[in-house]
Parts: sequence; structure tokens; C-alpha cells
Amino acid sequence: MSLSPLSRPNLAHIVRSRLSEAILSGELEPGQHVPEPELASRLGVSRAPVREALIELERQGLVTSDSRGRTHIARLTLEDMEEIYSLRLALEPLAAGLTAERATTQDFETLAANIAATEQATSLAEVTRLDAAFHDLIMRASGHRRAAHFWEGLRYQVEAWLGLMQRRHQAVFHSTQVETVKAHKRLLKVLRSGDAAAAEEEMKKHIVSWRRWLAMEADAAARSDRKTAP
Amino acid sequence: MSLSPLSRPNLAHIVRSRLSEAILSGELEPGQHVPEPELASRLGVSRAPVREALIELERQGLVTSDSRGRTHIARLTLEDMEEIYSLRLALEPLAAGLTAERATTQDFETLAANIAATEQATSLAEVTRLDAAFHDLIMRASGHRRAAHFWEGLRYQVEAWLGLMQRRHQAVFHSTQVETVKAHKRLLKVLRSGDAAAAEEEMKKHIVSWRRWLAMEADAAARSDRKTAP
DNA sequence: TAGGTGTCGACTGTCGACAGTGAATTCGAA
DNA sequence: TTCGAATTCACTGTCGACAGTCGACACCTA
Repeated sequence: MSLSPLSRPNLAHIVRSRLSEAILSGELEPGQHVPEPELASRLGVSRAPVREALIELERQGLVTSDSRGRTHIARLTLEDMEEIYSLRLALEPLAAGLTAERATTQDFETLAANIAATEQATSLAEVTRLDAAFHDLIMRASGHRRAAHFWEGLRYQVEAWLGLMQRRHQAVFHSTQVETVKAHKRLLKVLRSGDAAAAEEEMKKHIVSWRRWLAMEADAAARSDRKTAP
Repeated sequence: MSLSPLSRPNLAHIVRSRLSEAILSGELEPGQHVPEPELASRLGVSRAPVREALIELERQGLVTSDSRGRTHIARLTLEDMEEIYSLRLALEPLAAGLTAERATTQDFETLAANIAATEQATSLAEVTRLDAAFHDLIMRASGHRRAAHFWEGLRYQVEAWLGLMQRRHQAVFHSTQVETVKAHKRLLKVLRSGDAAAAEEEMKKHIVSWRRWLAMEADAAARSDRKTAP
């Protein structure tokens, strides 16, 4: 039996992941104001760990604070997603190249397991989460700590956006699962080959294709807005 | 006269910039442990704002916290600088391209003023600060908020590293000032032309040439370590 | 003397409380 | 009724205090 050192999580960490879930699931709605005292009392803790959690969530882009310091659930616009897209395009191929060079067998097995889980996922939300986790694994396997850290500032926004889109336009996502699995299998194969340049290229393609999704969904969102709003 | 809304600074902000200065100037040494109670009493505030400042400083890479949550002044290694270099190479050309497309006359004037100030700077520390500020201005002028935010997580580490090098090997930096001015003038010219691709290319070259510095300084550091250590 | 055990001190994580600050609201006057 | 001023109200920023935890050091035992 291997006893690996266990990390004793803070209250702040727990609060953060609780809030993450609540935001990603849509329980807390974009734009909504979330006062610290309310969160603290609802979670049964004091404001101190809540404050810390909110700072971290701001770094992850899930909440924003206005001029007066009050925190709101982030409202992601298409412009935001364009920013995120351009940064993914800058960061992830870099990391993929490094991963191809440095990753261990263990890393590859974890990636393969993720793909298998994605194949058997039974809900879109699960696919989304596993998708983000897959990219997370690659960023980590790259050994580039700062890039992985930056990625943390993007991934939850990606998840939040996809969640939002799914809730609005379920029909659009029919083929998501099989396409994700296919793309990730291609990526894993290239990563395993150890060819850094090829890995960069494949990741670039993967993200570019993801952008098509973005435009399409934005389009659908715009159409539906026009239908419901005026 | 344009009166932009002024941000009323927190104690946490003040503490942060004080600590920034102390770290960049070398008053607080790399690796040194900095207990919250001590900082709080030395600055005459309570631990709350100090804690917040430390979280932000950690994001900026100036301090790190160990497994027990204790804060230390960051000790930058050559490996760290390689990471930072690769990220600059990913982020800054992207931003430079956007800046070429979007920047206002006002932005260009601020950049020109920065170059003028660099030309007249009387100390290396000042050149370093203005250099970082120049890149800061470009990141901001790009309008890419997330990229600018990420850059904040790098710039102070760059400053800290350069400061450290300067203190160790003053002689190496003879030509820094004139070279910086020249390079920045070239950059500004391309940015003003509005040619995004050219701006990307020029920024890439600028950063690649900065990497040569990195290697050279690392080399000098290694030599001097060998001389003093064993 | 070496290895293990108990104690002490230092620091972090967490808590409840208070003061200051805008925004919203109510009240009074025209 | 409408405008302006005063007042409440809901927050955030900040503070001091306490408890739990970990390493260092002394001590005990074989």
C-alpha cells in the first residue's frame, strides 16, 4: 500500500470548489450579486475563507468585482470567449509540444483513461468536465508550471461558457461527445509519438476547430435572443 | 482635461506595492521567510490586508507559499526564466499585433514618452522599470484584458531577475540602456505603421534577442557562483 | 551515543465585531 | 407631484483574538 502525502484542504479551498460547482451548474446566475455575508452564512463559515475563495475565483474568471469591490458572477460575452480562444491558441500548442517531449507513461495512461471515461459519459455536462480535464492533464504533463497556472485562469470560463450554451441549445450538442473523443484520440496518438512539432500542430488544429463551435454557438445564442427578447 | 475615475486604494494595495518595492530592490532576499505577523507589525496594519497582498504577490510570482502555507520570497531559477521567456514569446507578439491594429494616438504618445524617459534615465534600475512599463503599455493598449492580466503575472519576475543580475554583474549592463531604446524605437515604429503581422514579427525578434541576455547572464551567474561558493 | 518521545514556540487559518461608504429610500418643501 | 436633502441600510475593509498544527529542541531510554 502506498501512502502518499495527503493535502489537508482549507476551508477556503472547500468554499471555492463549492462556489465553482454552483456557478458552473448555473445555480448562481451570471451578473448576480453575491454578498460575502450571505455566502458565509449559507455555507456556515465566517467571511474570511469566503473572501479568499472569491479572490481565487476572480483569478479563474468565474466572478468579477466592480468598482466598489462587490463581487458578481461573471457574465461571459462573445468577446471574452474570443480572448480566451486566442490565449488557448497561444498556450496549449506550446504545452502540447512539451508534453510530447516529456510526458511519462503514467501521464499517457491517465489521458487514455480520461478518453475512455469521455466515451462512456452519459451527460453533456460530464463530457464538458472531462474535456476540460483532458486539456488540464496535458498542461500539467508539460511540466510548464506557469503555463498550467495560466490555463487554470481559463478553463473554468470555458466550462462555464459551454455549460451555458448547453442549457440554452441542447440540440446543437448532439455530436459533441463522439467528436471530442475522436479529436482527443488523435491528440493522444501524436503526443505518444514524441514528435513535439507534430503535437503543437495537432493541438493548434484542435483548438481552431473548437473555435468553429464558438462562432456557431454564438450565432445560435444571438438567434435565440432575438426570438425571446424583443 | 479628462478626469478619469480614480481608484481609491486599499490598505492591501498599499501593502502590496510596498512589498513589491522591497522585493525588487533586494531588501527582502530570495528564499527568506516572511511571517505575516512580522510584516503586519512592521507596516503598522493588521494581518488581513497583509494576507491579501501576499496572495496577489503570489500571483505575480514574487513570493511562493510552501506546503505549510508559509510565505517565502521567490527564488528565481534559470528554469523559471525559461518558462517566462516561452510565455512572453507566446503572449507578447499576440498583443503587439492587436496593438498595431487598435492603439490610439494617445497610446503611441505614451509609448514615445516612455522611450524618451528611458533615454534620459540615470540608473540601471530605472531603465529596467521603464522597460517593463513599456511592455506593460503595449499589453494594455492591445485591449486584450486577459493577456494583460497574464502579463502582470510575469513582469515583476522579469524585473526581479534583472535586478538581481544587475546587482551581481554590473559590468554586463553597459549597453543595456542604448540597446533598449533602439529596440523600443523600432517596435514603436512598426506599431505605428498599423501592420499587425509586422508588429508580431518585430516583437518576436525583440523577445528572442532578450533571451540571449538571459543565457549570457545565467552564464555569468554560474561563473561567479563557482568563484565564490566552493 | 543513537533513537525515540514529549514539550515549547511560532505561525497560519478562522472567527466575530466594528467602522466607513455608497446607494436606495424616505421625508419635507415648493 | 417633483426636486432636493437627510437618513437608513447593506456591504466591504480592517481589526484583534483564539485554536490547531508543525518543526525545533530538550529529554529520556536502551
